[in-house]
Amino acid sequence: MIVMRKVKQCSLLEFFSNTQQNAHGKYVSEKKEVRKITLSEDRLKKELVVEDGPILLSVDYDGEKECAFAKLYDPESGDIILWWDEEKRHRPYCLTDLKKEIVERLPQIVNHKGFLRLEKVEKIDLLRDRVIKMTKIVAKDPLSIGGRPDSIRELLPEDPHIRGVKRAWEAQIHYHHCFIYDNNLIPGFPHRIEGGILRCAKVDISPKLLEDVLKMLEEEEYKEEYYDVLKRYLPLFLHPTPPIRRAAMDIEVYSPQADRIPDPKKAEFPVISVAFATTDGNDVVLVLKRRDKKADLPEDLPEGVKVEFFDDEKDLLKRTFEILDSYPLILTFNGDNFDLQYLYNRALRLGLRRESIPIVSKKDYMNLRRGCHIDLYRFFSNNAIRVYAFDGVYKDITLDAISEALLGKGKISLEIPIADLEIKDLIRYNYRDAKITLELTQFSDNLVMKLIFLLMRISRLPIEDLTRKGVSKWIQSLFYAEHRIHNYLIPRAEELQQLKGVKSTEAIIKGKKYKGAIVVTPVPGVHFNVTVLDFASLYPSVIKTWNLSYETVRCPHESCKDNRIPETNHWVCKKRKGISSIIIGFLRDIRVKWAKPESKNKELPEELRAWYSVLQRALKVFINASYGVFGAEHFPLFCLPVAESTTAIGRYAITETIKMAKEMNLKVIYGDTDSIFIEQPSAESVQKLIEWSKKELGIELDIDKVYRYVALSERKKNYLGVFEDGTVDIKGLAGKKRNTPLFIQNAFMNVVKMLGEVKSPEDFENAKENIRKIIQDCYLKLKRREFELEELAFRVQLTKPLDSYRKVTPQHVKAARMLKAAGKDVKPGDIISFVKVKGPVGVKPVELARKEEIDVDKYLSHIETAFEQILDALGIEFSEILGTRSLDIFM
DNA sequence: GCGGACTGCTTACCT
DNA sequence: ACAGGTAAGCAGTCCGCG
Repeated sequence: MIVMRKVKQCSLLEFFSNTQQNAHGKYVSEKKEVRKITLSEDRLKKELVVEDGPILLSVDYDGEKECAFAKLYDPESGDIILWWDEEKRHRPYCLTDLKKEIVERLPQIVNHKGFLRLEKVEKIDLLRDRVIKMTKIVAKDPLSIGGRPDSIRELLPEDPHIRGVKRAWEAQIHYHHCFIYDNNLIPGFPHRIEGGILRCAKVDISPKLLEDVLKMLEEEEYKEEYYDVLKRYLPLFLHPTPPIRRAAMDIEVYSPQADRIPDPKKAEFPVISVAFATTDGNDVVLVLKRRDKKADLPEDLPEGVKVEFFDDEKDLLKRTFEILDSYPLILTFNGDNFDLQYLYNRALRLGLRRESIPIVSKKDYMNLRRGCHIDLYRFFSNNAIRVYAFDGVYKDITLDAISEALLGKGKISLEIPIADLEIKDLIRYNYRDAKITLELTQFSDNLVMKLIFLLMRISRLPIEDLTRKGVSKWIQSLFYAEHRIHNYLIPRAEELQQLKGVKSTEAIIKGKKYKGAIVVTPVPGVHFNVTVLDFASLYPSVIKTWNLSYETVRCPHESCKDNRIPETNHWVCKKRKGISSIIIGFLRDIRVKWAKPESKNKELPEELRAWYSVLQRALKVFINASYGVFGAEHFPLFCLPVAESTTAIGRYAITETIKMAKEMNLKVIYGDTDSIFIEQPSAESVQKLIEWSKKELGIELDIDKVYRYVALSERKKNYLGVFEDGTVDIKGLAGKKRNTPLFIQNAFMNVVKMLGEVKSPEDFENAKENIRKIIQDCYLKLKRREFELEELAFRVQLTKPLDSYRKVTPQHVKAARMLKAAGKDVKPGDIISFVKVKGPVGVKPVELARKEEIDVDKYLSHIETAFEQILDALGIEFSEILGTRSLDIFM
């Protein structure tokens, strides 16, 4: 039996009695002697030995050979190795709780054309905390298990306890994933092929190394469990990834209409140019000769880039296919929906035989027969990647915006349509796109490739799935693999719902499922010397400390029912450690206590430090999304009680901490979810609070940042802070929002710059004067129409197809409809730029508007609200800035 | 018929 | 197809007003 850390009320007096007074009367607590352990490169090499071998990139099902097959990358040769499970050692299957003898008498099963055999198996049923006997139904092919109306999973009898649900388990797991889990394969990690069998590479890891990492994690409660996962995961975290040989490809297609992108399904127009940027120095641009264009080369063609001209488009395609087939990995930007689709369909249209095309069209993506294909557009679109791995440095998902943000250089801007470009300009343009696509995977010593490999290892997903699917699928896959390793039965969503479909909190926002976090009402005004404390990954900590998991919250044991979760009617298991509690807690501890500190450890060689930094980011993605998935209905382990217990305990933690802070006479001026802002605290009291949290809540509270001053208005999630070095930290203010016109953004940034220079309350007077000038100047420019149209554009994203806006017609939709009427393609994800104009409609797309039409008054009021947010906080009235007298000047 | 109060929709942000 | 909470702007509706 394990004892869960219980949060108990603790008064200030009680708390202080745990500490001693020193000679000067100051309170000090016993400092734990923390031994600093660093794993030197040398130790890692000696104590963690991974057998050499080709790296597993992906596993799929080969419909023709009727077996699983794998693509591996051989670092020695730089080529792909293909492997088939030719002896069909592994077969598709599902499980049922019916006895084998019963299933044997079900004709629809045993006479099914795909039926192979039955096996008796034992599984651990976590939901009911017992071992159960089940029958494994093995079939010849995946579609016989599921995916058709007459698949075996549909033909099994109905579960007597759940209406409309069949007595089939684990039948919805894709076969290629099943193959990975059952054979303990780890995509992204070395493997070996021995006697026709594909196995994960042998790993030799010294127990001392494991012990030392365990010490670093300072974990007592979960020691045994951590030892088990650490042994399996440490090699995945530490084994280097190979530099993979690859080529990025981009194609250009002729289009008779400048703003219409050719339809890749029809592929009506010729491919006029294909560019390859490669890691092995074979960069080449394939160009179609055209009657009206001179076939000459750009003067500034980078060294080593070859250009090949073709008279016949068919030959150009054949050469393209030859190159595509010669790389283990092809990178594109939007290749799934355009480049590869276009090439594929164009080749068919021109009469090339299907077998001569190295491209395969899968259900929802494009792949290569031999190699693998990563569509970086899809990878960078992944919100978890954008936000957690890249700190949101890019907002728009375009090659231009992403490369601008990550590489510091963008696409070549075009003045004329692609079809009209001179050949040399076409070459330059086309090559640049391929080059930056490649560079997106090369910058910072191949950071993106390393990240992808690490994410593959942790999630156990093939490269194609990993780079195309969202974080919930990654976590799903990780959990499924862990279930299989421990022989746990993977529960069906319906039974989870039946057993755990209870909730006990109401959301504040209409339409949401349960209650979330607390936001403390800010104390408006300028506060000097502010320390921000925050819980280091609060929700994952809560999940770990409180043993939260789908099987432990509302567990089946009577004796656990007194182990209550605050603010809910839920209880949590005292007998068994939860699977998600262990995994999420482990990943969190690895990141917070090891990978992140090591990524900043100056004693380590640069390369190793950089590796920890990538690892730290990869873990961050999993950790940060791990709570959310339990509150997402489409997640197969969806469990409301887990999600709402997590936030409930989170609320409890911050509330208790604020209470404690106030008891200590600390001034709490703001807080959001896991942070509290304290004005002018003493170093001791902060330390005291941090120790209190660790001791009483079992959650680490850290100093997150220290501001010279913070300006708060009465608005939540809206503030401006200035660090000691003058850097300004802006949160939520309109001037920072993507859709705010640049005209306002720029003026806003000027004001912010002024505020960064403020060092003391006295400096404010000066700053105010300057701010006044900036805003007046902004006003004046508008009035005099001294602006570019683009500066005034609101840039709002279209989140769904135009015709599905039925309830209301927002302004950006109005503008988008005008664009469509003018013959431009508009689709979900597009950013619509529009300006406000005089007239009944009030808006126009920036492309169609003229300067004279601008509704200046509308913009004046936008300026007002944008600046009010800052001025409010500084205690300045907007009218004070544009006093009646100054307004007179403009009128 | 018009304007203000109100609700709901949509987007972008914060944690 | 991670979550909920907050702000802002606008669209659309209701209601009162002799």
